Amino acid sequence: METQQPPTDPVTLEVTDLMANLVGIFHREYEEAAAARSLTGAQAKVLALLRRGPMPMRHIAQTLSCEPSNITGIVDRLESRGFVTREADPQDRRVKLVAATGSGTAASVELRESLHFAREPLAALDPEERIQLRDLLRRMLAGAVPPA
Amino acid sequence: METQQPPTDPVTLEVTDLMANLVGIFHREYEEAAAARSLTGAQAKVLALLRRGPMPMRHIAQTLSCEPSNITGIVDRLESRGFVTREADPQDRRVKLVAATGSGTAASVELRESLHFAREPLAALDPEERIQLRDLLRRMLAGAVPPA
DNA sequence: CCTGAACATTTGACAACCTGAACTATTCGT
DNA sequence: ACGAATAGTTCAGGTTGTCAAATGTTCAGG
Repeated sequence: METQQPPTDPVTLEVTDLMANLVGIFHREYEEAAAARSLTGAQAKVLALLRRGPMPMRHIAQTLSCEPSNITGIVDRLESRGFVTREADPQDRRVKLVAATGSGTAASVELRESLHFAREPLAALDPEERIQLRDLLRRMLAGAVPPA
Repeated sequence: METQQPPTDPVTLEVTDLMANLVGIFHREYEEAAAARSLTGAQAKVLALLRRGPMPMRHIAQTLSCEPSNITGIVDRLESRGFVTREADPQDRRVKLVAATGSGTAASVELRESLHFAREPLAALDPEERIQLRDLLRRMLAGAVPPA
């Protein structure tokens, strides 16, 4: 479970700390932006996933790394507000395809655009540096799980 | 080249998306690393804050951007496991100073070091790029709320 | 000194999130 | 057609989070 690791490289360690702070800030902004539309963070995440199209519950759970039983409740609440619909997949009637409604996608798109996470921390960088950052992030994420 | 900030600078937008993914990955790892020590994410965050020294409840709440009443429960659980102690501040007996115990700081430091968030995404960068990334993140966070 | 406003923390009620186990319905291999 | 596997739900239980109402403490003005 624990692979040996070269004695913690100080730069890596500092980057990890910086990331932790950034994650905190980003998280807070996301939660606030969601709350401003009377959505919770979890609901906003599901809605964001559905912007790409309908999706089985199980796939949502896998993408968000949580138990399927958890998704049931979240989708329940989104459904009761008319943000998503549940439909049985004609191909396999066990699976239920969750699809965002018009107002659902609208809310999600709106939220995404209001996320000027950038504005505060990112504004400190000039355009050239921003491109540098983009390239570094791209490379870091190249091997990771694709965004869904 | 006036750096007018149009609502949707493509580079900024992409960086925001990349950050969102990175935040997701980091968050998952953090939660897992905490769970491996039977801590929740929130508990781990409080413990991490206390590595810098004792701190009033209110300060913890402000730093984590949540209600003070929320901290009460989290500290309760940490206290019942011997990870922190609550002591009245001699200067002002209204405030309670929360301090990490030996095992508390030990757990937090251990958790931090096990966070080789590095391993997956960061391993894709060579040392020089890692320094570049560190500098960019430093500059982004310079204006933001300092960690403690 | 006394009183009331301000403050730090706690308590209680409530909602959402999350997990794990047990259940239902459907599919699929043999 | 039977049994194993799969998708989703339900239920019980714990943690996080909010808000409003307490409690205890400090501090400024009269």
